[in-house]
Amino acid sequence: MRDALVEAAFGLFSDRGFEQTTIDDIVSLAGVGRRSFFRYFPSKEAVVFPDHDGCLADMTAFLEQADPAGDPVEQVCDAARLVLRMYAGNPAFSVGRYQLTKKVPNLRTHELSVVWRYERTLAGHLRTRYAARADGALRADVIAAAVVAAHNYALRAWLRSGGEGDVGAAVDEALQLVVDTWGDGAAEGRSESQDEEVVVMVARRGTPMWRVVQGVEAALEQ
Amino acid sequence: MRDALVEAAFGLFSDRGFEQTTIDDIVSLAGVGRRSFFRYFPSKEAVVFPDHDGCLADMTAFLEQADPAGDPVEQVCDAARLVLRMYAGNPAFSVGRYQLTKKVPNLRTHELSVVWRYERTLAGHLRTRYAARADGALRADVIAAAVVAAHNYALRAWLRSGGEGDVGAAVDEALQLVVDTWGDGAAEGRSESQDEEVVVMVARRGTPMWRVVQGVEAALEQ
DNA sequence: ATAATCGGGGGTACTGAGTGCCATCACCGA
DNA sequence: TCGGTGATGGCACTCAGTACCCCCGATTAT
Repeated sequence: MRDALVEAAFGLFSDRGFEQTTIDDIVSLAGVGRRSFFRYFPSKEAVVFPDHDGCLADMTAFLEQADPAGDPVEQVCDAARLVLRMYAGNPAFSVGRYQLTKKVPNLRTHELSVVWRYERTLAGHLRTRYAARADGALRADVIAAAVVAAHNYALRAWLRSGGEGDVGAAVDEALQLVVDTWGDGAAEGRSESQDEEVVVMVARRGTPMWRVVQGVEAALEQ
Repeated sequence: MRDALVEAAFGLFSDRGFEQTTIDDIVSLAGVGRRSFFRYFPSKEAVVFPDHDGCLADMTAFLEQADPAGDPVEQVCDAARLVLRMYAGNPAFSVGRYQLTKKVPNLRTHELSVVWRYERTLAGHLRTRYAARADGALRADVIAAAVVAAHNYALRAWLRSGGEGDVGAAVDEALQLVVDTWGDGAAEGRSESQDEEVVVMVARRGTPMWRVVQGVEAALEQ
């Protein structure tokens, strides 16, 4: 029944447009009562993003069982890849939805709130992992935003192309920029060097002392 | 008249809540016709963010006349500071609005779309400045997202505190993280090299902190 | 001075999203 | 067979947002 509503709504939206379609049109095409529409979807916009609630739950579960010793940046990147897999699983639907959200401001806004929940989930995970750092919360927010931006950059390029090419590889490449910049293997923090008994801290000349201390502290303890 | 509507709406929203206030309540308090409300604001939510349209225009103008030779990351940070100045200019209003948007999902969503327009403006500027780079567009999106995240991190901390303390300094510190990472002077690419600009401190695990600090200090301040 | 024009504001009626409430029906255990 | 429960349909309502028309005051041309 959910699926029937989604299919009916999506067909009508693609055909005559979002604003030109009323809830009555959708429910009469799907053959259900008007009241039932709002039992399954809280708003007209929500029917365009029917799978994101489940995906957000998946992401939350995934991050909760993540290895506390692993690189948190890699982990949130993997979490973002969960979202990508959902898009890539239904290329036709994803591309059609992209066409729709591009044109309808209301849907764009709704998509923003969906993406925002993903971003806050990623940031929440990073915040717990960076709790020891003095600037942990800031770092978490910035990295979460960067991951989402990189993910969306590659995803949107793929959607714009109509679903051609390998999204997975494109997203991997985009996320690589974030991992290289913020991941455990990046310049600041532990070097990927040979001896794990050794900690290397790299800083530019003129770096404020408190920042250096922070970096070393974070690398040494644990 | 705009101001009268904003004041009336804000008072009622703070008093009985957003959903509990109708447009009729607002216009009757402001002493204007209902139709006039929608002449000034496209929606009930928009009245809560009356100054962002002008601020977005300011930001666009600021970036258009930016020095083409300057560090684009510094420029978008300065652009973000324009937004901050708007918030800091009316602490009481900003804090009240924050309390409101925190509670009302509709307003949070609307705020997201406002922030999104800022972010796209910053990203657009960075894209033109990074046009020469192969990964220019990706970089632009990631940096814009990072700048917005850092800005919002400090801004929200200030709003949560009720407007206490120096927001400007907090935002500067938060944006510093982004500039250090992505700005022209960042350590990108130099970490593995033996560049004389780079100082490396090596220590064994368990090294007393004071000794690490001593070593780094001695190396950094010549 | 009078008439024509024009722009800001008001009023009315309408569409359509979203909600609350109740009736209905299928299913299920006792 | 009966009572309970959960899913659905139907009805009526509120309210945001819009289309359309009116009013009024100011400006300007004749």
